[in-house]
Amino acid sequence: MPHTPALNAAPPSPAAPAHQRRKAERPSELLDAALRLFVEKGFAATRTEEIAQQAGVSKGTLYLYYTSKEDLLREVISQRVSTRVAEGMARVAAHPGSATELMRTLLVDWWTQTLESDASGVFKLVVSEVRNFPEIAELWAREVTAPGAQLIGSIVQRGIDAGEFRAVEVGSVVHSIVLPLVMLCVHRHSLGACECGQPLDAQAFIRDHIDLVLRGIARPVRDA
Amino acid sequence: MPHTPALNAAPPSPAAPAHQRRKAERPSELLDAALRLFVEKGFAATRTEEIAQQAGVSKGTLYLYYTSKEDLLREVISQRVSTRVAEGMARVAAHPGSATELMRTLLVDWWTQTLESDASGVFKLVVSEVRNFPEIAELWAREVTAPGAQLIGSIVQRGIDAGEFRAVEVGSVVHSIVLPLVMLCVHRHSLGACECGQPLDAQAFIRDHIDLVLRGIARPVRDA
Amino acid sequence: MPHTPALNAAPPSPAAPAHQRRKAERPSELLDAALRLFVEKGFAATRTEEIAQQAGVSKGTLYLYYTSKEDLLREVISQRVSTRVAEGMARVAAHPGSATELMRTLLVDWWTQTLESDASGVFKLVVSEVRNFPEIAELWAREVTAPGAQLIGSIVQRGIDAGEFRAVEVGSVVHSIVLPLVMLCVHRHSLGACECGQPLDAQAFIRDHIDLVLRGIARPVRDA
Amino acid sequence: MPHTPALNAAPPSPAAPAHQRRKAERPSELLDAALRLFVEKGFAATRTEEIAQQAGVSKGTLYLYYTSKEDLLREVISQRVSTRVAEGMARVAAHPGSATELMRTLLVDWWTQTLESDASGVFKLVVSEVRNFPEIAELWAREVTAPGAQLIGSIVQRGIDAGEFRAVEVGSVVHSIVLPLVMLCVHRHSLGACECGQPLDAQAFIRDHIDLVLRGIARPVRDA
DNA sequence: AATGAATGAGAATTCATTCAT
DNA sequence: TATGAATGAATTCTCATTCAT
Repeated sequence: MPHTPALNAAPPSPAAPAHQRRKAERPSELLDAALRLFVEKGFAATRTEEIAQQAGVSKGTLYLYYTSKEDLLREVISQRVSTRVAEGMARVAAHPGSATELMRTLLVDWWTQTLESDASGVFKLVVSEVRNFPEIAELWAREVTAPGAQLIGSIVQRGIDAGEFRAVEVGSVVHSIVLPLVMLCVHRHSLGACECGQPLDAQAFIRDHIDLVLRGIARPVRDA
Repeated sequence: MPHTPALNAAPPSPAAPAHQRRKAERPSELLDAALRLFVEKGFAATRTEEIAQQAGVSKGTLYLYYTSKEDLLREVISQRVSTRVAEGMARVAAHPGSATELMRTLLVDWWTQTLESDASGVFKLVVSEVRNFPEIAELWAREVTAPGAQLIGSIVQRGIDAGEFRAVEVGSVVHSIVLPLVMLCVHRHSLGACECGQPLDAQAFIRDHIDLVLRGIARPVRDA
Repeated sequence: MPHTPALNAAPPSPAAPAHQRRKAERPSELLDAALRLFVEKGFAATRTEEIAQQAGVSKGTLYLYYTSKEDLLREVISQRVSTRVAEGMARVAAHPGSATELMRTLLVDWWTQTLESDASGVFKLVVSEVRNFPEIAELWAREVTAPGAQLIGSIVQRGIDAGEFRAVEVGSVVHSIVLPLVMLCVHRHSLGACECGQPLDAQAFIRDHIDLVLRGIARPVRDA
Repeated sequence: MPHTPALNAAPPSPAAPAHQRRKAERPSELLDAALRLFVEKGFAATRTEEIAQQAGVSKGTLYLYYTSKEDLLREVISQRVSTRVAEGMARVAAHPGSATELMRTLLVDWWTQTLESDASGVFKLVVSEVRNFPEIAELWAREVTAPGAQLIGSIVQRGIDAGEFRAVEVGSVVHSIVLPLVMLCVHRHSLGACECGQPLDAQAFIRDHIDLVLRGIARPVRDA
């Protein structure tokens, strides 16, 4: 039975022996543990044994599911993000409203949820580790950066076309929108996780930030 | 050997024999090498031998100047940043103009220079490593986050008081200003260092970003 | 499945259901696989899982038949050789001819067959592993070396008594006869299995070798 | 200083610091220990730590001189044999006598010395491990089998040409000469190292064996 | 009997740090 | 001071063996 490490794999039919039920859950449990630890300590400083332990299995078991620590890293990154990106794209496609509205609702929601989910850790992880794993750079560009930029860019363009926004340079605006939000995710898992400094009301910040950008690119209302 | 001598290491008096001058530069050369490697590969994945090698000394020599790899990390972080922060504060203090102008010139300049200097790497380094070294978190909060936020916050407040800006929530605006710029530094040393994805015109982005924020917080001009 | 059923495993009565016949062959299939792999890779470098796999069963099943990997080694060695030795002795006993003739026919045949059978691998295996398993040394001395030397020695002695051979030192001649033939078996499973070097016409070599020895020990014919 | 791991490297001048004197000896000490253990237990069953220990150094030190256990294996094999082969060739080249005499003296001496030296273990090692390391097969064929066969073959041929020997098939005779001697070396480090079985007077056997072969290939004396 | 998931002791290798020179 | 050989704790990964199903 080729164990599909499906993300939200429905647990195997209760008829299946407990043995196998465990087996189906292992990959996901290991991925969870690995993500948590890689994000917290970094790839190199995380011991495989600790991952196994946190997943409730022994050292050896990890290697029944993943061929190496590096393999685990790849999987952690690709699995946790693709779903969120796909979901975001689906939502936008389904949404009828104006660009401004789209950004105020969907974008705010999506990032708020992302920030609060485990996926936010992936941003920190990727930022910290890409240079050691060129393969991850490709994966990330292909699966996240490119579609993400394309998606948000298209919303901005739509707004320009509809006369909601000024004729801004789309690429630059996308960066202005996204970089702080990415940084928010990164921050949450680095300095933000320490108790020093004033805490950051993320929820509010996202809203305010989008608002700020919208004002910044809004077409000035000329007429009375 | 083209290493930039440490910013705050007083160069030995030119009268000193070349041999001693060399020795006096050792710590700084080690710091340069360590920063470069820590930023690129991360703390755990950097070998002390490589640091020594890049600094042109032997493994053992490193321990004559620093008590441990971790010690080196602390020094790398504190040395490179304090100077830049202090410099920024001095400039602002010396500047007479309006808040808007201050931001358009000093802020843009400071970040542009920071981004291009080695100091930008420190952001990535800190982001990646704080959670493993609580001590760094304190250091950073005390020496960088706090004074930096205070500084920019005061500019914004000045703008509000002077009627240049709307009565925005200062803390939030500071984050809106700073997070993307920090992210820019971080990015430069992670995904930005890979060849994938479209490159980012940093120079322009900084200007555009500040501009965007200024528009976002600008007080609407109502009257003719 | 084309494994040669074990030499001395009595085949299950043909009346037995196919299912059970299959089961009865398991041990022998495991032995075949183990021999093949131990000979090729050595004991330590062979994984039990591979043995099981080549025998067409699962890892766990192996332990239903053998208590450990080492147990398997012992069985492999003792099973494959005792039969061949016994057979050789029987043949010699049944043969009426002169010592010279006996060596030219029986000895040549026996070694030719041995070399071509799986049993030849056992020589390499034993040579490689005895020092790690003193138990095997005993087994081998008792079951193979001793009876073998005794057998060939007796033929040589018979030849001396009959005036066919010179009064050579029997023990030494036995070694001269046997060592190259053993080496031939060993060679076949080590360097001979690699494609380098000129191949060796084993068949011819055995004949030539026995011939050489016979000439070496032949009683010089003095008279007309 | 590129440490030449010369075989019989003269110890560095006594002026050299003890530190360095040790360093020059390490490779050879490690090689000795490795050979001894690899021969006794086989490659896979030998622990690197044990090698280091027997060489009087710590585990880590081994890796300062050899990049891996496998590297050590290669070195062990190539270093210990090339010298002996070269020596043998030199001696033969320098010898004036008849083929028969050459074989009775040089061949006997060379093999006697080889058998008694550490080099004899290499035969067992190679026989046991070639199939796992194709690279060794090449090395062996190139450095040992080929020149050795060529050398002995040339002696035999010389004997034939000079009318000392019958017009035998040279290749086959070479095998008849060499295989038992190789087997003797192999035997010495496998079954021969166990206390079971009657011991083998190697010295005498070599002489007798060569003698036997010489008689076997001698040209029958026809005339009165 | 048969399976194969799980285990954990064990082995190779790395690397921060020490210290004799 | 500077060196670099040596160390050994720590880490990744393997594999014989067990055991619930």
